[in-house]
Amino acid sequence: MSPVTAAHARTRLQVDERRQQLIELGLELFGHQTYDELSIDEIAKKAGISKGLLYHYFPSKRAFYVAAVQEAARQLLEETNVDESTAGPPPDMALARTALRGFLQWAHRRRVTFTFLLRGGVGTDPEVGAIVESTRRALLDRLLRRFGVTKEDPGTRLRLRGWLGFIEGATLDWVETQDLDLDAFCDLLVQMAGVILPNVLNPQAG
Amino acid sequence: MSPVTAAHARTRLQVDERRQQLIELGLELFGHQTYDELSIDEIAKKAGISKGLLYHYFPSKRAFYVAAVQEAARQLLEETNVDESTAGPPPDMALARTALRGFLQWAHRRRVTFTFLLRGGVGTDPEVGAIVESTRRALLDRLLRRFGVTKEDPGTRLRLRGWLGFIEGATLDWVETQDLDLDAFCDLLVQMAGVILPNVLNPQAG
DNA sequence: CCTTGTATTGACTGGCGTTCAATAATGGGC
DNA sequence: GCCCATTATTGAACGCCAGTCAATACAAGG
Repeated sequence: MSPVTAAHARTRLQVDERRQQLIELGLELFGHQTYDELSIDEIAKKAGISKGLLYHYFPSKRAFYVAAVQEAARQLLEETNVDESTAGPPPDMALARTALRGFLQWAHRRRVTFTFLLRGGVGTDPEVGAIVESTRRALLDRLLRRFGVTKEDPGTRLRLRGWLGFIEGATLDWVETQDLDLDAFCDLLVQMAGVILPNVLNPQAG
Repeated sequence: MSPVTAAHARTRLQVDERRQQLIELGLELFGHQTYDELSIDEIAKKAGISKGLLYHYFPSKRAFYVAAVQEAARQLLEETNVDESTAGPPPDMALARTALRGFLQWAHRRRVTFTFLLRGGVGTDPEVGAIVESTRRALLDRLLRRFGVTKEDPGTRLRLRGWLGFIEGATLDWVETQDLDLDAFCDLLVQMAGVILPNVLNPQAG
C-alpha cells in the first residue's frame, strides 16, 4: 500500500526524501493518536523501516514530534500565502478577506493537520508552544499588514490576541460542525474584525 | 518541610485526605512540568510516599493527571461562582460583569492552575479534552444566563465559541503580561461581548 | 490485648525510548 | 566493470519508568 514498504530488501533513499516522508507520516499519525499512544515501533512499522533508522533522522521521539508540528506550521504558512503583487494600499480589505478565506479553506481541507497543530501544539513542550506562538504571530502580522494596522499599545495587543483566539476557537468549531458555508463564516470573521478592532481599522471611529 | 514527609515511620492518613493532598500536589507539579517530564517516582518522592501508594489511589498515571485536571476545573467553577440571590432579570449586566471579574481574578491569582487547565488540557486525552470542553460550556452557560441569551442558531453558536476563544486567548496574554489593570481588562471584555453578540444582548440592534 | 481491616511499602516485571556495533546498498575513481 | 569509501539501514541489547503484587505495619473495635 505504502510506497515505502519494502518486503525484505533494504531500499535506500536520499536523506531529505526519507526525512520528509517520515515527517509526513508523523503528521498523519499524530493527527489521530496522542503522543504517548503512538510508540516508536508503531511509527517504524507503519513507515516500513526499522526502529533504529528513525534515530538516524531524529535524535528523539520528541524531536520527531516537534518536526511534525514544525511541518504543519510550515504548510499552514506556505499554503495560505496569497499573491500580494496586485495589492492596493492598506487597509486592502479585499485582499485581507482573500487571505482569511485561504486560511479557512486550508483549515477545512487539512483539518486533521489544523486541529493537530492547535490542539496538539499547546499541552506539550515549551518548544512546541513556541512554534505555535510564532506561527500565530506570523499569521497575525500578515493580516495586520493587509488591514493596515501599525500601532500596538497594550489594549490593542490584547484585542489582537483575543481576535486570534476568536478565530481559532470559532474555526475549530466550524471545521467540526460545518453548519455555515465558507463564505458566510468568512463574512462573520471579517465582520468581527471590524467590531473588535474598530480603532485600528477605521481610525476616525475610535 | 512538607507536612507529609515522615522520616522513617509510616504516617497513616484518611483516604480522602491523602487523595486530596496528592491531587493538590499534582496540580502544583503538573503546572510546572510536562506530563512525561514528571515521573511517578518523582511525584511519590515529592509527596513523601512510596510509588506503590499512588496506585492505591489512582489506577494509572494518566488517571492521576486527569484527576488533577478535574480538580483544576472544579476549583475554577467553584471559586468563580457568584451570589445570584440579588440578581435582577437578565440581562443583568452588573452581575455578568461581576462574574467575569471573578473569573479574571481567579485566573490571575491561580495563574499556574489556569494555564495548566488551558494549555495542558488540550493536547492530551479525549478524556481531558472533554473536561475542558464541559468546563468551557459551564462557564459559558453561566454567563449567557446572566446576559439573558437563550437562542443558539449556528451563527450565534460560532460567535459564542469565538467569544470564549477571545476571552481565553486574551486572558492567557493578560495573566502573563499584566500591562492592563483588572478593571480596564474587564471593561474590554464586557465591551467585546457587546460588539460580538449584539443581536443576543440588545435584540433591537440586530 | 488480640484480631481484623487496610494504608503503606519495596521488590519485581514488562514495555518502550534510546544506543550502538554490524551490515548492505550506493556512488565515485580507476 | 570492479573496488573502495561512505552512509543509510538494521537488529540486538540497555536502562528507565509505568504498573503489579505479596508482605508489612498501623489503627480501630471487641
